[in-house]
Amino acid sequence: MSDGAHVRRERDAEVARQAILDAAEQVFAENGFDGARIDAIAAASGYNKSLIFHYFGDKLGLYREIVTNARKHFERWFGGMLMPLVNNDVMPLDAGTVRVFLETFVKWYFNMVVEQPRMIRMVAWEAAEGWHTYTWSQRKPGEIEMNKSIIDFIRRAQQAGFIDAELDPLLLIFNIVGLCMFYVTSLPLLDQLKDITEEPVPGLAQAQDQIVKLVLRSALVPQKEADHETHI
Amino acid sequence: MSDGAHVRRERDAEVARQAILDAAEQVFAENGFDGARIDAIAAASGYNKSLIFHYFGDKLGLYREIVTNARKHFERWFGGMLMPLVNNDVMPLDAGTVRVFLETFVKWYFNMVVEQPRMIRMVAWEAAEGWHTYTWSQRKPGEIEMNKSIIDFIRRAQQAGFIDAELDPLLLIFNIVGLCMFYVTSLPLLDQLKDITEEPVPGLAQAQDQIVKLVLRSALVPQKEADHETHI
DNA sequence: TTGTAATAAATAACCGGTTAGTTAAATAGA
DNA sequence: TCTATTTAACTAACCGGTTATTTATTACAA
Repeated sequence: MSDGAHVRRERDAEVARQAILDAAEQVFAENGFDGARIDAIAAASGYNKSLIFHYFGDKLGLYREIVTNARKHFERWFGGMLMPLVNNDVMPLDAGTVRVFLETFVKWYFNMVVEQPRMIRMVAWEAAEGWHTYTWSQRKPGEIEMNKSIIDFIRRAQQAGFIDAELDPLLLIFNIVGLCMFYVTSLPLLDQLKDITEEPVPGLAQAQDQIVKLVLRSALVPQKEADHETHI
Repeated sequence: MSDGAHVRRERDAEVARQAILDAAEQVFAENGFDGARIDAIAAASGYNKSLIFHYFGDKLGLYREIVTNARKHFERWFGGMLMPLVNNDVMPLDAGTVRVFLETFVKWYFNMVVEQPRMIRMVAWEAAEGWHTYTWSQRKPGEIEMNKSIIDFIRRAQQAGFIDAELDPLLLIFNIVGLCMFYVTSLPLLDQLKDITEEPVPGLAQAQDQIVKLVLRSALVPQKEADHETHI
């Protein structure tokens, strides 16, 4: 941060830890695990390099703590926003519920991805690196099983005839995740292509809308009831 | 390759260049631009390190040559396989042609992505690195404008009422690319998730099929003619 | 309240190993 | 011999992690 004279500051381990974590998230997001420089993290945090090792052991320890925190945050978010839609196992499903869930889930995921660019960039690095340091899947018992809940919901909707039974639930989620992630990570590329289209590059709202259409139209089975159009 | 005694070999600059390019593609694909080690490339190629600098100037020069070659190869491939479907500007479109084109394009792209894992990994690295060294878009006049041809085709199909006019053509291509790329780059992740589904992970064929469904169902406007079903 | 021991927070300087790139010499074919 | 090809040896800069040390806070006895 400031490389000038010595900065007076209160001594507070928690504040220091948090500053380091924040700076590290930024540097990791920009440079990936291998590309991130501890010196850069130290400089960005405003604390000394070896304090990082004191608090987090080594580079990987620091990285894992960031990923773990993000995962907790992510699951809490999911639990508050989407779990209620999924969790009503006792209630029978109807076409409207399924449609609302899918639409909400896609929009929620898209927004999350857009609003958490740092985390998404870290995931992009993970994908490139072959998920070497990926620790998200190290689940502990008792945690909300987001993927499992969603898959169960999709399966129920398939059995009830509201979602195409031929689709693989995991693949459906995967495709949604892929669409959202790819859009965000490839925005610079999309921008470079505007001289080809000779038209303005579509914005966030249009991209979200188009992904929602993609998912709903492909997943939902058109209902015969009168108050539903076949073309969504 | 062999670190033992000196290897007798004919002197041939072109052979050496090609061996270096091939080795470099592999190392770049596995480690990204920054992560790739020149020494590793030299070792894998069987030639000396400084020969690389002699032929390609610097690391970036080597990288750019690989990307440029891949791009040429890619466009040639596209020109032979899909251009004929797109290039019949004088012919009026019909629903069948549009459907076949979309399906062929998605399947072709998916297969290409699956069969070119090295190149796709390099693109994944580019995405993570924020497309810093991305040179694909540096097009020269006279080259086949793949993206432009496809976009024009989609626009015509929209005007003719076969593809949803509300969709942005560039975004549609982008989504197809994203679906295929994400599937391949995230296969390890998909594999990790199989303990959640407690079912076998869907294979390539099923994934391709599901992506085709996603695209066709969302893009194609259901035709009123008798011999077409509304649900694809 | 004060002096002091114990502890926690923070840092500067350093180290072994690595890496992109350079220099200059050796070698083989024309 | 002359020139393009190929190489070994070298270097300056960098990087993750360690060590030794300093500075601030706390605990508590007198």
